[in-house]
Amino acid sequence: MGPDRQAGLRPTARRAIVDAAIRLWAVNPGASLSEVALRAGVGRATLHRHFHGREALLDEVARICLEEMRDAVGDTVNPHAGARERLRAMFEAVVPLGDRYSFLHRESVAAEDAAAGYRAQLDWAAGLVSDLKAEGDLAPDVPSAWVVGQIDQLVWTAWSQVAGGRVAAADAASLCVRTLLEGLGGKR
Amino acid sequence: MGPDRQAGLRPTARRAIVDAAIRLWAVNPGASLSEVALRAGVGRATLHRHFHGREALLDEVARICLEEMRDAVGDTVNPHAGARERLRAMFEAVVPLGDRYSFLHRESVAAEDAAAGYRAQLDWAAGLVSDLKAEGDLAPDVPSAWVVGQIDQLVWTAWSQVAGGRVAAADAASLCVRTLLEGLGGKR
DNA sequence: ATTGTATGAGACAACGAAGTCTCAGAAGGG
DNA sequence: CCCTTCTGAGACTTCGTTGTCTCATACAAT
Repeated sequence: MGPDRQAGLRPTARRAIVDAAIRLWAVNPGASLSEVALRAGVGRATLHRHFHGREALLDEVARICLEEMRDAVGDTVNPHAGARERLRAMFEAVVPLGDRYSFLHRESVAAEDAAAGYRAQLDWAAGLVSDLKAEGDLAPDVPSAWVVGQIDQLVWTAWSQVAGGRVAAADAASLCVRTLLEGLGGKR
Repeated sequence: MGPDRQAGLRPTARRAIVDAAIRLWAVNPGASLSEVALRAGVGRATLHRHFHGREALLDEVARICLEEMRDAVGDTVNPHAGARERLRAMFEAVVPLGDRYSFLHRESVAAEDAAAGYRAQLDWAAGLVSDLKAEGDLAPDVPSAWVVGQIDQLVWTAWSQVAGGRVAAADAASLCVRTLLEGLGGKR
């Protein structure tokens, strides 16, 4: 479906390349295509057969990341649940995909469909924030942009803390919700 | 002072280069040395006269950023004040230096003195967190690493929100403290 | 077994960035 | 005013990455 999809090329190599790029670029955004190919266990020429250039790979990676995040959220979040529970479920779904996430933050993606997907994600978050306010879970005087920014950063922070072994994966989502809504203050 | 300091070279050009690098690399970490020189209003050769290479400039920039942040904190934070007030003053001092901050987050700096300065900053934050817990401003069951991570991210988030005009500069520090300690929940 | 076809490895050219050098000119101190 | 020294501009080399191409090989399907 991607713009670079060529009938006949084995899909396994393509997936391996994308996965390697995600993991590699999440840590080192400047990593070369040689490194990506090496990490993917694939020849450098094969990478160029599947993707016409760095930017094409970047766009495809962004597209896949957005798709995975959308699917993860769709599978985990019950749209009929309360806003607070939806928030928690969203963290649950998205935190393990932190590498996908960090990536989308840094790169400005040129491809139009990827940009549209990104806007859709932001809209979803904005809607959740508005529901949280409506249900009294969120103070109405806080700028919504600030809340959305906090949610964004919480995902990334949580992922790196979990990846660094400083926080248990099972605790991450609740810790995110607590941090966002109740804060970390002493008087509970 | 800096390892590249050469007696006789005009210091104004050196400063201009460092400032340009900070502002440029805060937005685009991959910007070339030509772009840095251009932004600094300085010839490309002059840049190489002052710094032996990209890494040398990077180290110097990191050194200066740490120094400026240390000074800003030292000027603004009253060490005898309560932990909560110190936290607020720290945000007040550091948020305007968000570009310095973002920089230190991304780059792994090779220079030893810069790395030591970075560790010192983290230690200072860790001490503040421990004081916050001791004074009952912070829940003792929250992992300290999580709190430090949140403080880190808050500075960066606040700076970008202020820079983007979505939050007033005067509100940023209080918003940070409130977000961290009380959270953004509805029941205050 | 045979016939596509994708793949890996290597050679190759193109390109941009990094780094060095030279020289004429501007800036600053005496 | 003069002399020293730094600066800017450009030419040049070096280097890593990117992108293309070829060919022998491995693999899958029939």
